[in-house]
Amino acid sequence: MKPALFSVLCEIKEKTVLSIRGIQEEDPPDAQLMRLDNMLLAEGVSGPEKRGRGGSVAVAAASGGCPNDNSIEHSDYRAKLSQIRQIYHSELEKYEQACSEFTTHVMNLLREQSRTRPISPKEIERMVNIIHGKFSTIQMQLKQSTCEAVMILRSRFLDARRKRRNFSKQATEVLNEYFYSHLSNPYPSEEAKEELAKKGGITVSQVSNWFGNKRIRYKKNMGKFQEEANIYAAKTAVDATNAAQGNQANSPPTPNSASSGSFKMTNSGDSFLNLQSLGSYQSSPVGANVQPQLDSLHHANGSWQDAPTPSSITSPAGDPGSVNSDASN
DNA sequence: AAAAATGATTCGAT
DNA sequence: ATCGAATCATTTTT
Repeated sequence: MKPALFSVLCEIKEKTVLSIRGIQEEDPPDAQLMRLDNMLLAEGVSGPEKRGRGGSVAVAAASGGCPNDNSIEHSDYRAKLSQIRQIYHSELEKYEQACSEFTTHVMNLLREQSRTRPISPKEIERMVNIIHGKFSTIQMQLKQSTCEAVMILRSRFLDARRKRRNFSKQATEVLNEYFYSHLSNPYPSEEAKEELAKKGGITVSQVSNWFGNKRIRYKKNMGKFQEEANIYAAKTAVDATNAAQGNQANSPPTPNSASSGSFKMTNSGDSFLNLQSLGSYQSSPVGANVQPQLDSLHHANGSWQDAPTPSSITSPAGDPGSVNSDASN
């Protein structure tokens, strides 16, 4: 639904720039007009009037039953949408009326002329077609601008980037735990993602996003993440040692979070290096010269990240020019 | 206020 | 479909 909208908008934008300036020389207006109509219908703009409690939920019920019913957020959106719809309908009605009025006017004119010269019905029909064509291009423009308005509204309200919230402590805790205890292969399976999502109180796609971001940002400069890595390595190291000690009916010393992992932390090659980094963590709390965990990487498989830049921890990161031109707002 | 951190989206490649 | 990369828009930190 979103991609369709987007592509439609792009075409609209391109075409409006071209067509509004010049004379309407659209070769196939049918195809695009159909798409516009479809979109307006899909957005509930041109659909059935929402007389009373209609229950038209064509827009929001997309994402597979998201339990998060932000109805308050949506009410604003729907208010604006219905505003757009009202304008659209009133304009449309005006155009229709004007069209018919103009048509009858021209008909009258033709009738008047028919006294002085013969007028064939074919000619009349041609005239009417021309008039209708003119007005339909106007309608088309109305639909275009309505579509644009809807798109802007959508991006204003429905873009999740605009209402971003940081994850809870618990969520980042869980995610980081998994990430750093699977540093050699931080690609959780679907099941693992579900588990993490459940534990952190976030959605699976949020977990996926987090891992995507984390992977690339960790790789980008590992120096920044060393502290974090050591902390979480230490955290899991406690678990690992507890588990490694085997049959000791000891109570877990740190009741941080239920470590009843359904992951495979039984004998992964990661656990040994956790102890290693734990040592360095103990000796130097604030990472003065903590070596990146290269050993683990090229020990395990080194499939993700090839050149981890072993030397300089500090990375000034030469910033290329970021020319950002924001025109539309 | 500027910079860093962070979550989400988009795009191309595979 | 999924990942990496670049980017966006917001939040948090400085």
